[in-house]
Amino acid sequence: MAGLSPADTEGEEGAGSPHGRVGRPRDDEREEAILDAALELLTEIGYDRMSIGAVAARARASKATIYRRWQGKAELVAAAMRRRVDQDVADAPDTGSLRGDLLAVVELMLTYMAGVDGGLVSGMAAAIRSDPGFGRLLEARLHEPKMQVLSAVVARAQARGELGPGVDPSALVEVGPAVAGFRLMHGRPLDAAFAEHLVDTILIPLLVPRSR
Amino acid sequence: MAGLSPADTEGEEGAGSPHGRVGRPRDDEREEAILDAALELLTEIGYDRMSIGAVAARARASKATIYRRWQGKAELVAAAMRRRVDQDVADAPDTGSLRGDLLAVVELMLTYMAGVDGGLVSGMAAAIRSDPGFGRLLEARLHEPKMQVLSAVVARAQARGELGPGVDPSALVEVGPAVAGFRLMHGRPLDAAFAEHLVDTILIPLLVPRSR
Amino acid sequence: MAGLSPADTEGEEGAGSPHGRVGRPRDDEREEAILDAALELLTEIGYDRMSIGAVAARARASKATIYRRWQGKAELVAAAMRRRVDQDVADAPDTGSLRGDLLAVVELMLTYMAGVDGGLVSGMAAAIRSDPGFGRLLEARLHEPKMQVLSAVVARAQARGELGPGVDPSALVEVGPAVAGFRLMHGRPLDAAFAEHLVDTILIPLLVPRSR
Amino acid sequence: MAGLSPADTEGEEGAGSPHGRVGRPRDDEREEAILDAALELLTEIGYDRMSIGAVAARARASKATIYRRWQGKAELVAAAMRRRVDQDVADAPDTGSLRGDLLAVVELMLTYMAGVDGGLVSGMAAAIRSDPGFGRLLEARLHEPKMQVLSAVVARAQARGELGPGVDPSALVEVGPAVAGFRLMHGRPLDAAFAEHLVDTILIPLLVPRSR
DNA sequence: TCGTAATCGAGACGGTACGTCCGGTCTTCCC
DNA sequence: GGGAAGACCGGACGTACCGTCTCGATTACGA
Repeated sequence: MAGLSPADTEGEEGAGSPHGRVGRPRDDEREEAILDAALELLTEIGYDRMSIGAVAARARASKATIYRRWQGKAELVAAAMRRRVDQDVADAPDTGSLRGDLLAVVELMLTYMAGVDGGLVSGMAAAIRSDPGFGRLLEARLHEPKMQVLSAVVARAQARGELGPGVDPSALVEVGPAVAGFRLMHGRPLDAAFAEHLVDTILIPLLVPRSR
Repeated sequence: MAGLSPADTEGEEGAGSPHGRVGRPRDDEREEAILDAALELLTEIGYDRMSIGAVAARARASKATIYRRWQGKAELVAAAMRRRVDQDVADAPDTGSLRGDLLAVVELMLTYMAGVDGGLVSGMAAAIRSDPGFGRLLEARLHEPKMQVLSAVVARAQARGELGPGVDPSALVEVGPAVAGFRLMHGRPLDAAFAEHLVDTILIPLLVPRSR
Repeated sequence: MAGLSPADTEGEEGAGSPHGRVGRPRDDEREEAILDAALELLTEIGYDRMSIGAVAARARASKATIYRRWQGKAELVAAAMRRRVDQDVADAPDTGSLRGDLLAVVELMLTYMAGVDGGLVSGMAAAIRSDPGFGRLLEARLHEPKMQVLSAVVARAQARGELGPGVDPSALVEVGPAVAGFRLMHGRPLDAAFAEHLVDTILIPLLVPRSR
Repeated sequence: MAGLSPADTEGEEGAGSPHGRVGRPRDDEREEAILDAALELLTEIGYDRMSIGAVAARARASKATIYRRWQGKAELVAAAMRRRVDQDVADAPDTGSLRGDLLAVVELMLTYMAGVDGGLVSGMAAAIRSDPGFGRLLEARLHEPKMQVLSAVVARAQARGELGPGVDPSALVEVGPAVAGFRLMHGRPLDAAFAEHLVDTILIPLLVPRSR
């Protein structure tokens, strides 16, 4: 597990540790300021052009303070992105139909992803490359809330009778973000037309029972 | 700044060209050697650790020769990847069933993508960021051959009676590579189990007629 | 109020100090090592073929450390030569006669200059060009010790009765190094024959009283 | 005239040479244009900052044409300076006294040298270093005309009875330019006061018979 | 209340890569 | 063949950044 900051590995630090807990403790406020600054620069100018020095300057911190906490640029970026990943889709409005619900969820997701496209994509790629566990973590963090939302959407559709029993929303979570992300990566816009296309041509066909 | 190569300013090549075609012409062989070297290094050590100097050394070129042609690292990498994009899926064996054909195609594609994962993913991200047109070009180049292959697969399935008329393979091309790419990006393997999952849970449901 | 930077608490600082002295101070030992390395390379291979990179490597320093202190090659060389200028003729043996004393001094000086001829001459020219004050400094630094030595020589000659009172040794200092330097610059050797020629034909005639 | 261009070293080029004199002959006008351009740049920006490319551009020549004639930058500069050396002191007015004649000659020489100081000094040093024979040649070329002028001055002084027979003007030629050049090199001006100082304190004492 | 041991901002340090420029050579087309 | 134009390799230039270090100045905690 490479990308963990020393603080993460401390765990229980019983009183029997070699020389107790002495000295000035770390200032958690610095950590937040640094990660905020990193995230800002990442979106503004992208991974390559972002320098540790610039992060330090923006956070009014010193480079040493950054390197005391993270191994390097990739780890810093990974940590910064982890913070951003936690706030996500969250709420799923009930629009009265499966298609309406899906459209709402998809549009929420697309809005979120479109805001990301600046420099975060390259930062993501780099962070994943430097920290193999980060990719899985990222997926897990993103996967679960989406599963909850879509499970609710599916349950409501089943209650309405739009869907039969035994429908698994996991394929939606696997396919939706992938297709949108790929499209974003290829420089095409994530607009309302694409949302409709995604819902009608891909997501709904994956849900409805097949006449076989 | 002088970053503009003469070629960039040429525009119309009529008799009225500013200063005629004089001097030693550029050596196309150098260009190829440089792009080959860049591609090799990209796969070996990845985008970040690849240096222009190393590319120049491997191609037995000088850095000036590289900078005469491309603005910087990202543009060089974009050019290098453009060359690689041309060879792709190519052939689609007739296995006697839709599922067999799709599995064959998917496994071919996954093999190809898995070979890419080394450093090319990060290079891809950087190249796309630096060259907005590159994303679309990449998609177009990759899209068409896959469409041809899958159109043939679908046509054979229709001839067999496995599929009805009016089935559009374009959704397959949109979904398959995206899901595989996303999975690769998240650090999970593109193995045979995933190929089966992709075909059975996602691709075939998208093709079969639905009881709407 | 945790976040106060040291600067906030400074209050009145000496009127001249631009911004308090913070951060790691420069390491004077590096400066010496760099100047020594520069001087070595200068004598070995001359100004043109000496590169900043080579100086850095020999001093086990980084180029940045050099450029942090000096504007460029010429300034570095000027600084390096300033150090060398301080050790000079030093001692003047009493040989019992004016001619003997002058010969001794001249031969000492010629030996020193001949050791210089390698690359220092070109370095000198470049340093003077880049740093107009350096020329005057150089002259001043070289002038004074020679004046002291030759004043002593003249005083001894006066005590012996070889010279009358009121003889000024400054012309010797003005003429001797100039003639030797010019000869060196023209590629002719500074040998014992030249030393005798210089003393007998030029220096002594400048000292002895004229029968006018 | 007899400029020692590379052409001079070709020797007799009889009809028996391997494949005769074929092709377009060299254009002497190019040579002059190149040397003029080199001299201009040398005085304007000095040896180090002068580039062969800039010389070629100013002479509307190609770098190949330069390298066809001279080995490299130092040789080019040496050749350029050789041309400038040929016009020199030239005429020696008869002012009616030894001191007046010397002052006139010295002031002429100083005017000439002061015009040189720009970049030619460093060029001189470099040229001498690269071409050991150049130093001697330079000295010889400069020596002879000065000897002629000063011999005439001395002869006139002898005719007037200001000097006795057997006075050798060679020391003047050895000392005068050296002292002036050294002073110039040290950044001090070659003004009228210095001319008087040089004549009265150094040159005349070297000429007048001494009471030995 | 003090000393100790850590943290903090600042910035010098050794390295490495950057992108530019120059020295010399070679190639293409025109004379 | 000479000449202008300019691409080519090699290598130095001066800049920027990385990750480490050394300062002096703050903090907490433990003696």
